[in-house]
Amino acid sequence: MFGRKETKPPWWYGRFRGCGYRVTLPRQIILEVLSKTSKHLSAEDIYIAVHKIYPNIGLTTVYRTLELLVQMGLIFKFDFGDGRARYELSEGPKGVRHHHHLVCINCNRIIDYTDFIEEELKLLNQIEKGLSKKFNFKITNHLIQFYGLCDKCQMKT
Amino acid sequence: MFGRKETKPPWWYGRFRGCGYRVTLPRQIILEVLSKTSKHLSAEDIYIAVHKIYPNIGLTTVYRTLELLVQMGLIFKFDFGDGRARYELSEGPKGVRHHHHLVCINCNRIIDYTDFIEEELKLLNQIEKGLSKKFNFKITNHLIQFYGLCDKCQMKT
DNA sequence: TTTGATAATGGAAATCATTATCAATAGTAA
DNA sequence: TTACTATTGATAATGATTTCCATTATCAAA
Repeated sequence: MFGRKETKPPWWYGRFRGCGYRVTLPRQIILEVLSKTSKHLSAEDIYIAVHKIYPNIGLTTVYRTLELLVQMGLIFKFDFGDGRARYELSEGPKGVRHHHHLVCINCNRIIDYTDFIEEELKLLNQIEKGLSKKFNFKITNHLIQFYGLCDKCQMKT
Repeated sequence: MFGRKETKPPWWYGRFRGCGYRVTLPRQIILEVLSKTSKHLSAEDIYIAVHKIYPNIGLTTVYRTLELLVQMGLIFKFDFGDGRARYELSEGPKGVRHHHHLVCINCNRIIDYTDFIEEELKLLNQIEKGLSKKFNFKITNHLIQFYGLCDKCQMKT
């Protein structure tokens, strides 16, 4: 009745119903996979992981579902420059796992960091307020990434 | 001898030679196109623009050159979420045209802003210093983008 | 100025992530 | 259970970017 292996509705149940979307097995499992990892999964990674639980899943559905989840604000879509999009469960600015990224331009390793998040947020809020007013632009999200060389790649050169 | 229509070497001449790269017509013209616009051109946009000046250009060369210029730090590559990369002449943090972007998630309009750049940079420098030390990560660049709805798209919904 | 080594180019074909199509299936309200 | 229709999944299509490779152009050295 409710979700997988649960007797009470999972947290995102209402989000779906509220938007008029159906709660389907593929959607549940994709969310399940995303919520059990801290990695930066690509659509194909997710497809493979979901496939182990529910072998009938189609890659198309993965893409469709991810798009839906992004649009609902449940997940974030990132581009780290390696030609494929990456997805992460979105954790509001106050969430425990809220973080930003360091991207190695050589080996494409991604490092999550949670330091300075406080300071960043303070400045970002201030900037968002200013920009919203000046450009009459309704900001819903922001992206901060640092690019450079990770420790391993610094040695190689 | 030096560049196009010039008698003295253009500013980027030394950058090429210093890296052991040859100064070729396609490279000159691609840089010329990029330095004469403030738009956010895609590889194809650039191909078309260059094609008007130098019809023999190949799309392959455009891609190759852009990659080279990114790697040399002369231009930046952006992903605004519409499935194609965009390129801009890089203007160091102190450059006159240094700016960040507002990206409309509905119509994909890009707005450049130069406000708050000072404050952002102060914070970014501080964060970069901290992160570099903590993760032994050599930061060479950063990306800040705000996503949301532009004025026109706010009305439509 | 000419030459030669080789870096750079350009056209065509290949790659590969992502989307569109459409008949079959499954969630939901009744 | 039924009926309605959102959702799915297999396949084909798309489209940006890369790869290949024979040809051409740059530039240091003669």
